[in-house]
Order: sequence, then C-alpha cells, then structure tokens
Amino acid sequence: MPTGREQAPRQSTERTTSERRRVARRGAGAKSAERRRSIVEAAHAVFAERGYHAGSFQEIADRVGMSQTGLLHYFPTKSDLLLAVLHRRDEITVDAAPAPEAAPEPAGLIQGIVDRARANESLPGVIELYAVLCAESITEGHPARSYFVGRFAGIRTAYAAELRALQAEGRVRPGIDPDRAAASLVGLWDGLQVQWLLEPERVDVAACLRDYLELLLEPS
Amino acid sequence: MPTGREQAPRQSTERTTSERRRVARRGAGAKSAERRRSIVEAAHAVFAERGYHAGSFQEIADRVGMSQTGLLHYFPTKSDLLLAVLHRRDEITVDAAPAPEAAPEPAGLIQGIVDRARANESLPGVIELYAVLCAESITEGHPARSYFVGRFAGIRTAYAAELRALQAEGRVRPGIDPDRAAASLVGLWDGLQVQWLLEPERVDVAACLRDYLELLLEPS
DNA sequence: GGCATTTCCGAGTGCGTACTCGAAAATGCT
DNA sequence: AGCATTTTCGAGTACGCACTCGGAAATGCC
Repeated sequence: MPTGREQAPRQSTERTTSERRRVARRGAGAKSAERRRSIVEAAHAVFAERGYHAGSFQEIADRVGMSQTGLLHYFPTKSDLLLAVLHRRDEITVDAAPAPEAAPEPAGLIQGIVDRARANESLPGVIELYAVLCAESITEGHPARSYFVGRFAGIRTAYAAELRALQAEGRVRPGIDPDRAAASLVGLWDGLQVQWLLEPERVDVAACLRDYLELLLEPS
Repeated sequence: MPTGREQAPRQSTERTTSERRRVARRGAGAKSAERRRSIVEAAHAVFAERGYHAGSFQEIADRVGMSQTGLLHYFPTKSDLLLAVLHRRDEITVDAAPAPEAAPEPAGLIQGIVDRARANESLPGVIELYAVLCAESITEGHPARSYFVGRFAGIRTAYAAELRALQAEGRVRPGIDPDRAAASLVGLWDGLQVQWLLEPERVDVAACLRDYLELLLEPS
C-alpha cells in the first residue's frame, strides 16, 4: 500500500452543506474534534470490514456509541465521511513515515519500502480499507474515484523521480523504464496485499517487494 | 488478471434450493439453458459496473428483459447468481487460452502472458468484474471469498511449477524463489490492472509484465 | 442566571433491497 | 386435445438504507 510521500490529495469539498463558516466556537466546542476523530475511526473500521457501499451509518453509530442521526450532525453525507476517512488514513501513514528524502541510495529505497511493508503487516485494517475501497472506486460514480486516481498518479511520479535519480547515479539495472517500473512497483505492492489479506500466511509481501527491487537495482 | 490455466475451482453448491434433481425435461426445457446464459451475461455486466453488493436483481432483470421474480426462478439467491457468473468467466478465459503446455520456453511464457494481457485490454468489463469482486471478497462473509482464495492458490502453484521447470533448464536468473515470483507475477498483474482501469492511457499492463518477466528470466 | 450555540436524538420519509407466494401463461410430449 | 411441467410475473413482505425535520438537552461565555 504505497506509502504517503506524495502530495496531499486535495482537501476540497469536505465541508459541504451544514458546516459553519463563522469561527464561532461557543458551547461545547471542545468535544467536537474528539467526537469527529472517534467517528472517523469507527467509520474506518466499518468501511474496511464491509466496503463503502455495504457499510452503514447505523453500524458506525453503534460502534461510536451514539445515534445514527447524531452522527449526521458531524458528517451530513456518507461520502463526506468517506473522504474524511481517506484523508485521516493519509495522515496516519504520513506520520508513520520514517524519513522522506533521507536516503536516496538503493539500499535506502529498498529498506524503506520493505520496512513499510513489514509495518503494514500489523495494520491489516488499514490495508483492507485501502484495498477494498480502491477496487470499489472503479465502479460508476464512486465518490472515492478521483481520490484514488490522484493518489496513484502522485505515487507513480514520486517513485519514478526517485528511480530517475538513482538512474543518474548508475544504480539502476540498464534498460529499465522508470515510469513503467514505478507503476509496476505500486501495482505489485497493491496486488500482493490483496493476496496477503486473503491468505496471510501464504504470501510475504515484504519479501516479494525486496525481490523485485533487487532485480530492479544494480547490486552496488 | 491471471489466465485460466489452473484447476476448475469447485462446482460446489451452485444448484441449491429449488433446482430439479430429476432429469425430467418436459415443457419448454429448451429455452432454459439459453435464458440462463443471457441472465449470467447481464449479471456479469451489472456486477462489473456496480460490484456485487451494489448490483441489484432489478437492474439485471431489466437488462435481460424480464421481471425480477422471473429471474429468481433460475437463480434463487443472489450468491447463486454470483457464483454462476464467476464460473462462466472461467469458461470464457479457459476457452480463450491458446495452448496450455505448448511452450515452456522463456519466450513462450513471456509471449503467452503478454498476449493475454493485450487481449484483456479489449475486455475492460471482464477485468473490472474481476478486480471489483476480488477486493470485495475480502470483506466479512462475502460469498465469493473462497472462490478467490482457491483461485489465487491455483494460479500461484501453476506459475510456480512453470518457473521451476524453467529453472531446471537454467533459464531463470539465479537467486529467484519460484513461489515468491509466482505470487509477485499474479500480484503485479492484478495491481496494474486496477491502475489501468482507473487511467487506461497512463498504464501499459502488458509492457510492465514483459519488463518484469524479462528481469526474471535469463536473456537466453 | 441568561442565552446563543453546539450537540444529540426520536420519529419519520421515501426508496431500494432480496426474497415469498400464488397463480397465470406457455410449452411440448402423449 | 389433455396434461404434467416449465416459465413467467404481479403483488406483497419485511427490512435496511441515507437522509430530513423539529425539538430537546448540554455547554460555556456574559
């Protein structure tokens, strides 16, 4: 589940219909942020387990311990909630990133990716959310579609740039097209994670990614 | 969307509740098979466009030109219909397979996979069905889950066997683990197809697969 | 305490879902 | 033509869905 080192995918129209444009923070404004956080957390889990379409406001409300209508006070539509979950997921994975531009050497790139893949093994919920929503988003009119299109484009160009930099240092095996290799790396990662979710003990995502990267890069 | 050269994934409980166990073929038995075929075809399209959960009997019935209840005569439950669609898809791709054991040489394996990937570019509906249902199947209690688990296992072992055969002839680059490489090939293919479905003109699945296979195999 | 504001919910709406039931229509062997 | 069987559907059931509405409770600045 390729990282988080691309540009932030547009805050956009998250605050749609009923949100206040005044800065006014009267009343119990303090608890609001915390509430939103716990709602997003519950929604994350539900969407991961059931998908966006099959996941319901009711189940999310049950988990967070409030009524379904109370939930609608914070997120007036279901896709608002979905986008909040996706952006929250970005924050999580960006926070978990160790060092973005620290090591552009081959060993650094490989180790960074392998480390992240290993770390992901302890977050099956996050991976599941990503895999399920990503595929669901290719259906007609899905609210997360543009999110994933933008995300893929960003990740691909980031990896391609990194590969080009390594290429300039002669660290990449000759004959490699950096754009195709970047798309392949992302695709490989995502595809392996799906197999891993279905049969965790039969697929080693991190090892397969290392294999691929070692094929790609010069032994140095 | 890895091929179809694995074992048939279990006919199992497709004919559940209301199907006849007698061979009796009275009345208008002739049209039955044709009807079933057209229903499965319409269901294939609908599930591909909307996913399993979001796809409805009503929409399928509309496309096939009959009532929703008439449709239930042939497929008493929704998962019956889903499994019929998946098995039908297997038949299609198996029929489209050129020659299973014809060419175990490196060039043959590469060419076969690249050809199939190219052919898939003209069948976005089939790819979409596969991608959407595959990810949806990792959600809790999805009726297609065991289908995909079995399918992945079969494809992986088939490719692993093929790679081992090539390895015995010294055609594989040294240091390759055939099991991991098989999982990687399948994952790469699936992951690239998702990106391709989102942005067809930005991702070349067949070219990326050829790149990977050429990295994997000895130049010969 | 007064009061604007935020937070929350019960009740309800309209729609879509898979699926049941019972019966009518079509079919083709005899 | 008779008739068992298959095919089809209209009507209905029970339920879940996202979302609306109007108001009640909680909150914290004055």
